[in-house]
Amino acid sequence: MSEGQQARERILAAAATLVGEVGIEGTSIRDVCTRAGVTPPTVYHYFGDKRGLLDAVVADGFERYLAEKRRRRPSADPVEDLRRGWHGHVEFGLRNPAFYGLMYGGVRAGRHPAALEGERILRRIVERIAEAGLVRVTVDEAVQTVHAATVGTTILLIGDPDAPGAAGLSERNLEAVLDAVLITRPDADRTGLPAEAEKLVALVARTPDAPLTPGERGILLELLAKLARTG
Amino acid sequence: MSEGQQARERILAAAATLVGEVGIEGTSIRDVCTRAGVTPPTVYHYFGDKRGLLDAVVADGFERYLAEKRRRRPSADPVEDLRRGWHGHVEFGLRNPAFYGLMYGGVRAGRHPAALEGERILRRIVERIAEAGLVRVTVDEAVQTVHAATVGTTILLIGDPDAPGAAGLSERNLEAVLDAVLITRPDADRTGLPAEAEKLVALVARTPDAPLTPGERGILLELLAKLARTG
DNA sequence: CCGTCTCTATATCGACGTTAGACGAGTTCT
DNA sequence: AGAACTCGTCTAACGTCGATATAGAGACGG
Repeated sequence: MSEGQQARERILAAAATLVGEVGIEGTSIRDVCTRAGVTPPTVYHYFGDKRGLLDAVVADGFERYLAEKRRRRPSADPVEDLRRGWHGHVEFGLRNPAFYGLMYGGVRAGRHPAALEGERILRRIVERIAEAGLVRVTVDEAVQTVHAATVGTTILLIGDPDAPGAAGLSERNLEAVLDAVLITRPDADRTGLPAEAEKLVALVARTPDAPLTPGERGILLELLAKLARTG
Repeated sequence: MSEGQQARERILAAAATLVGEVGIEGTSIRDVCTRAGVTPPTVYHYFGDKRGLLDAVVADGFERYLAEKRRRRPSADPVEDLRRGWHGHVEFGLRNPAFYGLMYGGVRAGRHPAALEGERILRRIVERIAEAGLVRVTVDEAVQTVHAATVGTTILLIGDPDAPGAAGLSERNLEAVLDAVLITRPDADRTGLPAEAEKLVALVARTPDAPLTPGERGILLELLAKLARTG
């Protein structure tokens, strides 16, 4: 067994190198075997399949990237975490286009495990933002919108990194999607919190067809009144 | 020559059928030949390469879709054209996932010709919107943002069409991106109850020292979020 | 009627993914 | 201790793939 796992990891490393160098299409099991110093049946013993090998390679690469990323603990500002996550995702795709194609470009049914793990991390961040009351839509909706924008941006950048205007594409799309999904603008409003609360009391009181139950409406009015009384 | 083009088109049709049935990976030139009633050298004569054949298949399918779409002349409202284009793009991807993977999923350098043609059409629409003065950013920026969002949405939907909340994902992302890129609201009608609630969310979220208990604060944010979501 | 060009077929090559079967080295059972 | 078993690996091979060298069939202008 002392040599056992070494073979598996040599195969994994060789496959990762080859995929990075010549892409998925150019990577053959035989080449991997030559590099790793093993023969085909060994590969099939560990990974069962060519797809199994490639999946393992992607999972390994993505996990390595995540580990590096997880060393930074979540900051106090979850929106900043979201920005960092976006940039990390895009940069990972640009640095490992072949891996990224395996994760998102394939026509397989369902998503790649590594992609699911990425989405789980994104959801955790969005949930923290939602707890602060700064999400304009459902958590699910926000996650999917952000995820779609991230993937689309990355794929377009991979396909044509030198397109005119590609320089700031990632930043612009990030801010656009944050604007669409989060409540980010402080609106630089001069009116203080109490005045705003008072205004909203008037509005709620005037529109009884609001999407609240009578009980919710009552609580809301009480809380707003308390806020308005602050100043 | 009377039979000449027929062979080419039989090959194209056979390849398209096979790609649709068993995907790219499962499509072999030999199977295509059997279906089309020709032998391999004929395929190589017309398409030079397997990639050439697949490219031609995608271009053909995409062109067929565009032709159907072009029958509708541009309407008076270019924003409506943009919406229609978005939905057409997403539906094309969902109906032809294998084709779509070829267009966007590949790791090839540069983008697929069909994808470029699609971007050209998108640009024409955005330019018309810009002439009406309704674009908030550069035409280039708008095109790239919309394109990225479209591709990302389509890829995510292809990968998991039955995800929770996938139903309205396309619509939501479309509106979000329109909001981010176009001037759709005169900003005057943003004075309603939802806008006010949203403003208050931002204020409350920014001042944690409000005279509320943490529980009250949580309920308030939830209710305000519900109100803000009305619009 | 011949030369040329376009299109298609026969036959074949090397490489690929995959698998059957066997061999040696540890490990466990008796 | 010896037998039986498992695990990791190898040799060898099968069938299929993408691609090609070569040549034959048919149309067409001279």
